[in-house]
Amino acid sequence: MKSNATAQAVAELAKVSQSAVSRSFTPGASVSEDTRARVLSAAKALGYRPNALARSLITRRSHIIALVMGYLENQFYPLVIQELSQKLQRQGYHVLMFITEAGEPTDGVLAEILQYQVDAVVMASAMLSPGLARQCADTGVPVVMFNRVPQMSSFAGSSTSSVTSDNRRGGRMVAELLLARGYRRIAFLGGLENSSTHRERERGFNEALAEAGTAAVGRALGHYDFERAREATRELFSGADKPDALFVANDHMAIAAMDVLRQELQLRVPQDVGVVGFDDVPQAAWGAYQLTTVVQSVEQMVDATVDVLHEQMRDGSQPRNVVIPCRIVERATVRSA
Amino acid sequence: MKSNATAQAVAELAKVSQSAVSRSFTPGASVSEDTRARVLSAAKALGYRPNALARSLITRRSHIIALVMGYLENQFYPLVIQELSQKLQRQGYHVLMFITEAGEPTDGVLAEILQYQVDAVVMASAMLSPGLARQCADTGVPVVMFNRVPQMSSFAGSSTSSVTSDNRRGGRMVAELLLARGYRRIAFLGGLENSSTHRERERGFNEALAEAGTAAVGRALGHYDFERAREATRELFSGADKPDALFVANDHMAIAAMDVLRQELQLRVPQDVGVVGFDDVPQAAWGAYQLTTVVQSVEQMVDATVDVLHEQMRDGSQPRNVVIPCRIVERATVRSA
DNA sequence: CTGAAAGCGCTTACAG
DNA sequence: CTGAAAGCGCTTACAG
Repeated sequence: MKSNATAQAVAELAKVSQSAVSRSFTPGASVSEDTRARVLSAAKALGYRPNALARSLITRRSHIIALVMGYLENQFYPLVIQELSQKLQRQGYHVLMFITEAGEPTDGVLAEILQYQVDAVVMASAMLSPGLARQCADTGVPVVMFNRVPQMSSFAGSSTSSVTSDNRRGGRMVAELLLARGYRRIAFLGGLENSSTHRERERGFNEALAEAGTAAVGRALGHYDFERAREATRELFSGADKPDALFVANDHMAIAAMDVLRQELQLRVPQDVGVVGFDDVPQAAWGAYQLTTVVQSVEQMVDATVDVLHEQMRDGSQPRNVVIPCRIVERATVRSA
Repeated sequence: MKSNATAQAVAELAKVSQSAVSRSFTPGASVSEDTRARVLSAAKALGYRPNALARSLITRRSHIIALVMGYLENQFYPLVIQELSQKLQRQGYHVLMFITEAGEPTDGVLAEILQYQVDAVVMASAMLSPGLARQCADTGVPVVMFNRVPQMSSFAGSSTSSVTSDNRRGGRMVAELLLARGYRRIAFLGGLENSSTHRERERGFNEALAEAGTAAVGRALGHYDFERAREATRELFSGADKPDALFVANDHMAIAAMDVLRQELQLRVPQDVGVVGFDDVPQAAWGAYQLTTVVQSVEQMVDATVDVLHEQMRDGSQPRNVVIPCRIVERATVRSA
């Protein structure tokens, strides 16, 4: 049944050595046109394809990249899977998916990742503890954080790179836009306290507010979860001095917030309250939401990630932290000038 | 740098043979408690983990499952990735992602899949041509189609299983619901002509309509694409005799249709036109859409897939075609009784 | 350009 | 229970 032809079988049929078969499938190896042709035709006859596992054992490169993710509800991440796998595939690499259960990979999944001899790991929508990062570094497998940044101090000496957009700048831009459009009681609906995107976005936002001589009138956490973002919105609007605008740390939660605003609180967007998100997922453009948001280009971020990956895999050079510029796309959730 | 300890190194440290090391990491192998303990502690000291690639070479089981997908825009598929990887991980298997560029895997990607010696392949949101299916069968790797069914005739003799919901029954239920609620000019907004979900859903829908002595008043194709679904909606409403209800082949397109209905055509849902989708993706429940739809349980489908996978990997038994029941969840896009 | 040989890191009969 | 040995399917010096 399993008709897995081996290089040996091909060699016999083609009447050459097994080494010749191997060379015929190795780009740049020295084989004459003639033998390569004979080998290739024998291989085709037998349905032979080199065993990638055996090859990896020798070459010490599996051409497998581990992609670790915590949750895919936020459409941003599926897009990352798609872009990253496609780009990597075109270059002969493949993605081994790891979905963490609790948001943070355990020693267990890390061990498995390492057992599969992956050439590198990219962490997206999941955090790597300093201990695990160290373990990767010790094994020599480069890790790049996608859309998050390691806690600096504890990662000294590890080979953890990162690719993020300019979250701080994005946060600033949101505050400036909202202020310019006359909103005065602006609240922040964040994600998770220990998330670097959350922190940087809030920081830039608060800085710009402070420079304008004001401050946020409210703050609540949605934990990057749809339902909890709804609750956070109710919380923000439960007091006496209600916000007239919301900066939400990502689109996924911004949409949840809009649902509550319009349907439970009977508030009009953008007249009664302005809303700005972050990411620009496809849903942000849907007719019923038309969310004004900060654009993070998945494509640019993935391109940068792949560059860093190659660089790190090639020469294990110093870790890099790439920051991609972002911009606001105005749709219909902030009133016009 | 790469401190990849080998079994040999552990053996030396623990003063046992390399076989003993191997046995200590093989569940059920015969090793005394004493040597196993010595091995484990030596392994820990060296940071040793068995090389999964080398193991696979011998055991002929990689514990890798290939997951082939065409596009992830429709949120249904990310959920499948998540459920499937998690479930498989818990059982010691891992998912190697393959994203096809054109919707159909080429010989190229199939060859790569096979080179990695995957234990099985699941095809979701991508079709396998009969030729490729045959190739998998020849190699003895089981394939299961997820949410789609192979074209019967040409797959005779191949080991292609499938897991789908009862799409035909789902289509019937939609027609019956719409009719019961007084809609009389019902149109169908389909996906792709050669997609089995599209065909079965339309078939059940048409059958129920026919039994009620009526027929669809319109039909257009959205190609499972958001923008093209918008166009299809415009097309459906461009004639004189406009539909008063739409059965859309999936939620992703149903949402696109609702945007056009409400914002371009100024039609009210469900008063002027009823809308029913299929899948019950999370977005269907969003406040702005509240789509009445047919529920496909990702969890049940994934459970069934994993069962079939194990069955096929174990004894290469006859291919199976599992059909999961579905049901309608009523929200706000069909008027009430 | 070519083949024989060593070896990648393991598992698994085979004897003891 | 244990070790020596063969072997999984390849790549890659090494000679020729």
